[in-house]
Amino acid sequence: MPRVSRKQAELNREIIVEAATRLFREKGIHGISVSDVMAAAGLTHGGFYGHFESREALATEACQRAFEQSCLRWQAKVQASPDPESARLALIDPYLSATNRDNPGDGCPVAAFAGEMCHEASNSPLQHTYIQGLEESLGILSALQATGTSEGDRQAALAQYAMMVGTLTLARATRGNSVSDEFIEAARNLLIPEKNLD
Amino acid sequence: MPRVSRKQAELNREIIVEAATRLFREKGIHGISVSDVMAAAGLTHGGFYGHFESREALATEACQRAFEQSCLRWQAKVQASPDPESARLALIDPYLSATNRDNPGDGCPVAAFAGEMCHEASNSPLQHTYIQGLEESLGILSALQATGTSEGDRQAALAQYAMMVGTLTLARATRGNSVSDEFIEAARNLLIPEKNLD
DNA sequence: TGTACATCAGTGAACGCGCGTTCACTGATGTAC
DNA sequence: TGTACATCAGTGAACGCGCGTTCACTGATGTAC
Repeated sequence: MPRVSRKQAELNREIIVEAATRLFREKGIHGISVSDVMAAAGLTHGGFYGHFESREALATEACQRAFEQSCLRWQAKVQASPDPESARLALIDPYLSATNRDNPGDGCPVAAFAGEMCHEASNSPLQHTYIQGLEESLGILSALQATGTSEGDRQAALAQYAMMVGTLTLARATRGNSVSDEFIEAARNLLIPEKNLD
Repeated sequence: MPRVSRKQAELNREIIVEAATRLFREKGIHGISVSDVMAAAGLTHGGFYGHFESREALATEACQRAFEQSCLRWQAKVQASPDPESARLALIDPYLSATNRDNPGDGCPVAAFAGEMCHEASNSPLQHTYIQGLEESLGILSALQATGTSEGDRQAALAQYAMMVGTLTLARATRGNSVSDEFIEAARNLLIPEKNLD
């Protein structure tokens, strides 16, 4: 079925990016091949280079897309909350959950890509995209802190984010073992005030 | 130079494991080939299967070796400390440092392998080794807490470990950018009592 | 201790495989008249 | 609106490459006498 309409071609490009943004978070950027992504998009691998310059270009775009989705979702939650503290909880509570642990393809790109970024060349386009997305996420979380100073808010957000990413990463790394749930529980007890714990 | 002595052959095996335990932590288990490891050990790739059943067998053994070294170092620091709280600081203080961030090959295996364990099959030999090593590390950290109950100590250790791993991972992922140092600083301010901060 | 021979640790070429990437081809889409 | 032709999105075979793994070979080591 060659030569689809231009509109369909643009749509196909979108479908490829969407498949990549999910698969890369699920299996890791290096755990998924160009053929895997194209097959998930319902296409064959040959057409890939009509849409993207290289595999790495897709990785960068898919990473950026993941951050866009993630930040939009966070912003929606913030706007749906009556005050900053309940907004903060609306972000953290579902983050520290078995559901989030078990669905990385739809989850936080900061956590999903952190491990691979450690081995990515410093100042590469991919790392640049990652840091930019991380900063945007940090900005959202920082605005919900109540330390009184912007430096304090940023420090609090940095610490909370490290805790959230560390917990989610270790919970995923140990999944299938009881310690996985323990990590989530310990972090919830620390980051979520008692009156909000279920 | 074929057919070295049996003693030398055993030594060579040791050298291979040592090279692997360092390289796997530096570049990731999937970022290093059998040839890379053998070359780092001063050998050629062909001899590899005389020592190990498979690449994955080496990965498991190198992972275990990393935990042995890491836990021995932690235990030595604990025994060199006058009391549990200064022991806790003797573990955490160098952990949350630029030096530790910039030397993953010699650093904590929990952090180094966490990202790849997220994509490792649940209950695989490698994940089993990882969880066992993680539990041993957690045991050391847990014994230094002072919550009053063993459940409390474990929860505190789980939370601190998640914070340490999250901070180190994000600092490595963002290395080269100022936010990398900020993560370390924020975690230090939170986990190290003010009177101990330099 | 010395000699003759079997053993086997390491070498490097070779294997099949999957990867990222390229390309000739197809035939529906887009366009000029 | 209809026709003739150029365009080009997607296909699938093919490319070079590096990987994990195998294997015939080498020659020093280990051993039997």
